[in-house]
Amino acid sequence: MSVTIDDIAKEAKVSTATVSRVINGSKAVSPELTRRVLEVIERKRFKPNSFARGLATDKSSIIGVIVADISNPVISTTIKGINHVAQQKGYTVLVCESDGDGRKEQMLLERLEEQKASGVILAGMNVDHSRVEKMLDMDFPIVMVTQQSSDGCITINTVIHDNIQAIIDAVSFLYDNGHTRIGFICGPENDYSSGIRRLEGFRMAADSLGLDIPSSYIVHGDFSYESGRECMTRIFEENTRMPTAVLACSDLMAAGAVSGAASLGLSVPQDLSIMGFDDTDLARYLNPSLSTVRIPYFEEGSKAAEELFALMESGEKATGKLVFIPHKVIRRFSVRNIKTHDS
Amino acid sequence: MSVTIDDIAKEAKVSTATVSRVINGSKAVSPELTRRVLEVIERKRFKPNSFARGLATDKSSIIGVIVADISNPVISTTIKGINHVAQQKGYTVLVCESDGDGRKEQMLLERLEEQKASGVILAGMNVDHSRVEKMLDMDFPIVMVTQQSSDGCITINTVIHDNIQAIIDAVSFLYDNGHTRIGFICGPENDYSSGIRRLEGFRMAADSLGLDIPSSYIVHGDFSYESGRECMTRIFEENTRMPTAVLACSDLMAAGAVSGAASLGLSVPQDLSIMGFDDTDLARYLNPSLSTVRIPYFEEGSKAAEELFALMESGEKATGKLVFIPHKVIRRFSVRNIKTHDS
DNA sequence: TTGTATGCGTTATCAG
DNA sequence: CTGATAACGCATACAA
Repeated sequence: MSVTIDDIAKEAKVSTATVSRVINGSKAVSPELTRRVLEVIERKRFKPNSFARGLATDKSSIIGVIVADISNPVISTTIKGINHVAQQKGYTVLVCESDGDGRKEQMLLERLEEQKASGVILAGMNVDHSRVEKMLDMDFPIVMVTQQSSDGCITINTVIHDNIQAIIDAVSFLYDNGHTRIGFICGPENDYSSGIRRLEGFRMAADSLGLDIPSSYIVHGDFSYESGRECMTRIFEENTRMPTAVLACSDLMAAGAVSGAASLGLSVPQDLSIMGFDDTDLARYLNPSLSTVRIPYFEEGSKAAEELFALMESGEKATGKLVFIPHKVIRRFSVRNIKTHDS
Repeated sequence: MSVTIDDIAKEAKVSTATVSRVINGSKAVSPELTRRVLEVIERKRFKPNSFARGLATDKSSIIGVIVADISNPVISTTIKGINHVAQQKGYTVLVCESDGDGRKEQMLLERLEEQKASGVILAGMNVDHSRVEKMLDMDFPIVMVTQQSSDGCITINTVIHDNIQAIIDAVSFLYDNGHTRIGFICGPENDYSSGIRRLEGFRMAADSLGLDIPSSYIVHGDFSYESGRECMTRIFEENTRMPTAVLACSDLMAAGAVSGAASLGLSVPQDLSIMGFDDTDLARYLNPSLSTVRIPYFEEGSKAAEELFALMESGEKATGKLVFIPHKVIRRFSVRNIKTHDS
């Protein structure tokens, strides 16, 4: 085996307890002994066995992250943020992919329990009341990020952007650019925070701005490029009078919409303005580059990790705290100003 | 605490040894006892404590993955592949981000050693001889993926695509489309597999095809969008006679090159053909969509994981095995056929 | 301040 | 086939 605390103790002519103390700083140890122990630890390249430590303390230096899809840029950026603070704190991150499958999520949660994860972050997972119950029963605190529970009473700590306000701001941006006939490519109807709430935001904005939006202007996609194309086509087919602008709930769908519009003989932004959401890198790479709403996913991830550590330190499972990360409308070239007085 | 093997043993009126046996199937147990034990385990929702197990066996069900940047699509797709097979095997994946910092990599490697990871995969890390030495000294087997060691004698098992042949095929594709003046936006000069080897492939292709490539046609980027733009500009500025096609070593740089070309008043593919590499989703999203070389990163990841498990099972640290994953040239719309007889 | 001794939950060895 | 019991490496309550 590798070198253990006993080896160190013997070599430094102290007890194992003393070695343990200098390692953890748990109790005062005389400078002299500290020096001796440290020296031996260094020399023998001693690394505490995390199993033994975990067994003794019932704690690990692992936090789990459950996501639906690692390769989704929004998610991977969030993970990056989580990783950033976890690494600082000396924790490592166990990334688990659920493919959006509820049963798999439950399984992963249980596996994380076996691994004695000290905390878990759920990124972009759809969670309802029954899930919340189960989760509060786990051995570790949980925080949700990028997605919030559809459970009425918020119990699980959550870090998220304001989906309603973000959409309101996006619609206002379009309105300020002269658009009143605005199409909306939203998320799935069963997706609480990113589907339902954004639609809510859209309706609120339309109301308060006095926009008259026919229901055929509103279509549901699934955040993918392909669905963006399809939605664009549907809007085109189901309306004799097209919108002048279309707001999509993800940059990816916006990209699909641009492509769909092109196939329909519409060019962006001359014939039609299109706005995205997220501000993933893609928004900059596209031509025309996308006007969009920037959601700072890295910050959301780091903030979520911070909240998790706070919970871990306080020993609470959940305080119901809800943290909003501010978004920002980004102007690029996919939205044209159609106010009469300027062009 | 939670329910332990002792609780199960007591409840089922057997010894802890028997419980352990039915859990692990390590030794034959009579059907009767097996049934009883299983029943109690089910009923009490017993989950073995992975610390205790690890302490006893000195093995974990964790494999580590060290990457430079999680949010890089190439990397996250590779991780997805790794995750896929790891999950099947009942292993979970510890994802560590090094930001490409060599010191951090070493630190993470050591942390993984503490965690008693059963194996580690290095994705897209630059590794040279001295690093190889250290890595062979670790407690676990290591396999590299997407990047190979610049160490002459290959010792660490590696799963990778054939960077030389892939570029040769790309150049041939351009050649078949009538291009003989071909620019090359390659990777960093200090990047062994994706920088140096691809350049090697380019030179070999140019030679065998009898292409005359001025050195001003060859520029180094860093795989980013921005560097793609810059490289395009540089090629433009440093040549009175422009290439008819430019091959970039990543889709991202190709995207930047397209954008750079546009700023220069060149439209793709009418005035200039541009070809990418990787076949990330971006290649399809762009307009025109990119002709590129498809590298199946998901498969590379899964294959790497399989190789790692093979190593773990055989108990070897490294066998020097080198596995190539086949690539494929994908024709889309960023490359124009300029042979005289067909437009 | 330091050392001793025990427990943490499993696996594995060795008798039975 | 089954059951005691000794590791495994560390933390910590208790003594000194």
